[in-house]
Amino acid sequence: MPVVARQKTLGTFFTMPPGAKAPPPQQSNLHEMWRKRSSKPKDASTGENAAQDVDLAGRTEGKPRRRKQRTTSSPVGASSPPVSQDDDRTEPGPSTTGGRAKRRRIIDSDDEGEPLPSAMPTDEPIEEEEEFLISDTEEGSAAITNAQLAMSKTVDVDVDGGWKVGESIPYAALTHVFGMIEATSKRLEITALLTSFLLLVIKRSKEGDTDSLRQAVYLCINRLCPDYKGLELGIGESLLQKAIAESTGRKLEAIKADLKEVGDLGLVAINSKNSQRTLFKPKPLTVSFVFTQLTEIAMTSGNASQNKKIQIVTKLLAACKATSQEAKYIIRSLEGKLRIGLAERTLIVSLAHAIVLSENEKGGNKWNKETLAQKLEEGANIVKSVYSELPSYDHVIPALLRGGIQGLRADCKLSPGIPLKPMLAKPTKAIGEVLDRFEGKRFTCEYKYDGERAQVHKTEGGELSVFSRNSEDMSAKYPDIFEQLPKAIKDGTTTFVLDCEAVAIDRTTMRLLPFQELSRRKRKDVKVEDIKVWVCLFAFDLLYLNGEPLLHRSLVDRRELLRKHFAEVTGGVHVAKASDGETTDEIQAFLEESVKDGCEGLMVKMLDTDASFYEPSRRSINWLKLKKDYLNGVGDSFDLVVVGGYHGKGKRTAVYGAFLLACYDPDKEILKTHAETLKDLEVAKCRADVDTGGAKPDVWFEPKIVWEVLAADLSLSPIYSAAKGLVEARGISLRFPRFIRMRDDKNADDATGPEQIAEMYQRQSLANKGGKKSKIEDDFW
DNA sequence: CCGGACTGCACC
DNA sequence: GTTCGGT
DNA sequence: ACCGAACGTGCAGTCCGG
Ligand SMILES: Nc1ncnc2c1ncn2[C@@H]1O[C@H](COP(=O)(O)O)[C@@H](O)[C@H]1O
Repeated sequence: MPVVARQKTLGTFFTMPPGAKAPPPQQSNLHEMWRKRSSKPKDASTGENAAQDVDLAGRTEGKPRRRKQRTTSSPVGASSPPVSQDDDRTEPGPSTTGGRAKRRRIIDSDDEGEPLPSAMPTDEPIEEEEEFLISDTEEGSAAITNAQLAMSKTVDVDVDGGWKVGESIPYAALTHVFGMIEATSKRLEITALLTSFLLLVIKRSKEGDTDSLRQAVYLCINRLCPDYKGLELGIGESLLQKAIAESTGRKLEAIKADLKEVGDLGLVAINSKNSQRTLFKPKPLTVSFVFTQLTEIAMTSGNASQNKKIQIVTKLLAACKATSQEAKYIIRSLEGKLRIGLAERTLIVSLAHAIVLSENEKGGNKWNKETLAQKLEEGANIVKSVYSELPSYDHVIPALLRGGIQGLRADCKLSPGIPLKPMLAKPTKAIGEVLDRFEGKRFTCEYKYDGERAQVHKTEGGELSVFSRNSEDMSAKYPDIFEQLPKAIKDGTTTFVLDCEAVAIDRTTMRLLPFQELSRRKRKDVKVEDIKVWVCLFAFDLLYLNGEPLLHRSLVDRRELLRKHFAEVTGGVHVAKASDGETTDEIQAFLEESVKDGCEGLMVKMLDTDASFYEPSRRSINWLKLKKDYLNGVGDSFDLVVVGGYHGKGKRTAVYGAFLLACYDPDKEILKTHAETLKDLEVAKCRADVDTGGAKPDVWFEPKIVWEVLAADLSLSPIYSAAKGLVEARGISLRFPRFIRMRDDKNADDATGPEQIAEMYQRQSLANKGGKKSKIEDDFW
């Protein structure tokens, strides 16, 4: 069926102005200028960074903070490439060992006590090979080869003699493995380490015990349950600082200072540990206990809940062995970032490998090398695939322990009511790139709507749910969807899973609204009668229908089923606008049309063959996205002055993590920034103090360096003040800013001015309002 | 009891 | 959402 | 090609002072 749209009445779908999109987005990153200690700037290549925006005035004072690196900021680098620091050793700090030790473990002290074989205490870099033992060393050499790693040869990961079958897993055993994982950046090695640990867990679990493995797995990926259940810790950096202060008897201020220096609360916890240690030996922590306590923290809410949470954390910290890294990982788990270079994807592979290896052992290790290698790979693929269809360890782990890899598929299937992993898209720099990749294949281009992903399910019981891109249950946010969708469900359509984009719409003009409008909607307990900004659903895929998964059907088929089983509800539910045109000109024209209609660009998808199946696990990125700002020299770019900097965290400790950029207002002879920060206030109020608030960068710079920055869009911001008053009371900020290059040839007063920014904002806004309205074709379906 | 500050969670 | 660095 | 880690804002829950 023709997808083409024809004009129709109300349809304007296009949206609106884009104007604003989200808040100033995040900035991207930047790069920092150099690292600290190095006397020599190694420089590197490009850096990048991002921009935020900023404020006004020209006055900038720089704060003296860390002079160390700051020195640099300037010019030097400038002239040369911006530097990225890469050296890895960029270590942070001063003396501290700060940031994560990268390649080799620097681990320090804390670990020393451990009986690890290799243990050497000092900071000496340790070669990895010495760090652990290969248990079955057959090859003469002790070195771990990639081939061995790829096969997940097991490695000795026990500490303190390990634990016995049926006993609870010591938490120290887990954190010991975390430490080993953190000490390397080699993926194969990480996989092997984790596999070895999980295999131990499996072998030492009693028959029928699925909790041990399940809890260990959850702690490894730092979660408590599937995301759609919505259980959250409700604790973060600040509460943790209080807890650390409380448990060590140190002052909150001291903790904060350490954090700034070291960039990682986990390390702060470990380093501050001794001051107040009680003498009696606490009972050692177990994986199960830690998991239970974390869950407890997550479940406490309401009055005085923060104190209760802090108490639990304090209790956990007190139970950590002083010589271990337990405290570090307890804290990082609570912060939600383990930062050991291990995340879900790697865990899935390790889990699959551990299961396969345990099956092999049960069978008497009969598989030869080749067979084993092949079973490992196949196992990983099966687990990945099954997990992507039913992303719940609560289901998958018991099933694996029960029926092994072979039984998994039958046991765990896509089922409405439980979100599946979404297909993702990869950026494309030119239309030519799209053609290259899809050469000779049939493909389609669809509008890339600017809203939020909405995976809509209808279960057998008739219940509707909406899940986000990250599998969170958003049902409470969209009563409007529940009101409209039933009208779109044709007779005979019982159960289904739709993949859609939910976009804000103005129901009187039928125009699509910018993402920013959607993001400002209420999120919880929304009642239809209170809704001011309505949502329109644009369906682009159908993953399940009437009891049958469609994941292994071609996109053409799925799309046809979608059109056949659903009907359009004007302004409420539509199918994504598509064009199957395949020439550069057609694509180019459709891209422009999409932008005019208020979309971000296009999504390009293969139509036939198994390459068009909905299998997020096969290739994490299967679709292509084409946006104007990706195209060379096409997006809106700005030349802005760097006026402020924010200290980076984690890996970026000791370097700037973000920058505040300003545009230049010649009339006022001052820099008007995108951000209204302190400075802005200061000016208004005279030079009062600076501590107002959050928008304040950690450091101010002399306005001198100019960077060219590219943005996807402009948005209105309550914080930043660039071009404030020219378009609206709010200032304008950039969406998805990224550093393009240094403009050595420009001075602060050559920077982009507020009127230019205001003009661009108007232009983008107009683009959508203007034209004819696009319409929604009803008979399309 | 109210409103602001502060923090965490969710998304692009 | 974008980008980078490491494998 | 993949994975993990940096990066930012707006709503909502809790705390806290008036
Ligand atoms: N027609 C479409 N097909 C697929 N995704 C779309 C479409 N329109 C909008 N999107 C959104 O675009 C997102 C992918 O783009 P990005 O997040 O930039 O990689 C998806 O998560 C969807 O929410």
